[in-house]
Amino acid sequence: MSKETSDLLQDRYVRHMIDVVQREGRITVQALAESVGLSAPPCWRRLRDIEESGLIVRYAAILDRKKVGLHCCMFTQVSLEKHSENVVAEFERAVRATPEILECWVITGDADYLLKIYMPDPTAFDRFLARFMLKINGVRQMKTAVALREVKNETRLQLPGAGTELA
Amino acid sequence: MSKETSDLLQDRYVRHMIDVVQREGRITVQALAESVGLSAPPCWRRLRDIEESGLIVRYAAILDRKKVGLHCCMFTQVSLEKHSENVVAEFERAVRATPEILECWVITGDADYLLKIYMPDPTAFDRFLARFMLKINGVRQMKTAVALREVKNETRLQLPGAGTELA
DNA sequence: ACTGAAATGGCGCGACC
DNA sequence: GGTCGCGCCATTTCAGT
Repeated sequence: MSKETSDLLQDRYVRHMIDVVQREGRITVQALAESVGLSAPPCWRRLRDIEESGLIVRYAAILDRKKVGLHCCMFTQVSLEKHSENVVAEFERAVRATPEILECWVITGDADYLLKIYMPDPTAFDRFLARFMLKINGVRQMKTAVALREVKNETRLQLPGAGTELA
Repeated sequence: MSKETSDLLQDRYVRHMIDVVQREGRITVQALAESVGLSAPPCWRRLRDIEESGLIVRYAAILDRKKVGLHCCMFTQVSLEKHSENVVAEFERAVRATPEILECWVITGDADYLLKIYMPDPTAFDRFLARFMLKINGVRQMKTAVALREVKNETRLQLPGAGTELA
């Protein structure tokens, strides 16, 4: 039986380790142990427990999107025609199968969904939309905001009780 | 002198490796080599080149946000009073210094910025906004959409020329 | 120039205190 | 939680293509 995340998060070493591996996912256990002030074995055991608990979903290499040619980020709000089981299921299946769509959230407000989409350029986005609309039934309306600049784009989460830097 | 990313991306092994490390950031060089059909040394050299080129910005452990107590995702659109150098700089500095704000983009449309914010719960968001507004000058308006459900949340980028799954 | 075999030194992982 | 040790892995060297 694997440990509960709530138990794990009581441990100050665990909290520190999580902080480090969020920034340096490929750090060695030895270096991680040293940076939190432990010897390697207890550090390794904690990392194993953290992984088994599902707190760490996966490790990922984070790419420079511009260096792979994805210069354009779009936020598209989507409204569906009707919210029948089928329309919703088909739309979400298509979203999940489309790698250009990085995020999709059901949101409050005028639209049903908010999508974050990466594209090489606006022309590609135009072609993408045409293709996506063809494939998907039941999309009533789409409204897109173009990202002009990336101010911040993080994956690191703040652990509860750590306090914000806003003092 | 390190290699250019455009040169690296010509190599089919490199492209395959990038695909793998985006999903398994902590994979061993040996396993990576095997999965792309190389022996360890050339695979290791490629990984080194990819890292030196800046194509991989960092490696990150991706956490389950709900397991660390961040149950709530908000998308807040922010408009500033005036777009003077100072107001913009101060706002963006505050955004960058605030770990609850994961993303911040300058966007087209009615608002100036779109923020993605993780919070433990709506009450915490209310307190957060009050605190953030106090600290920051020049915010004219904020409009928040609450995320009701997470359909997709990826970090993996599609390499150009790979073709979408939308066939 | 780039590959893979071999060598070596360091690290992950487990046993034990 | 730390010490020890085995075996695997990262990294270098080198010879072959």
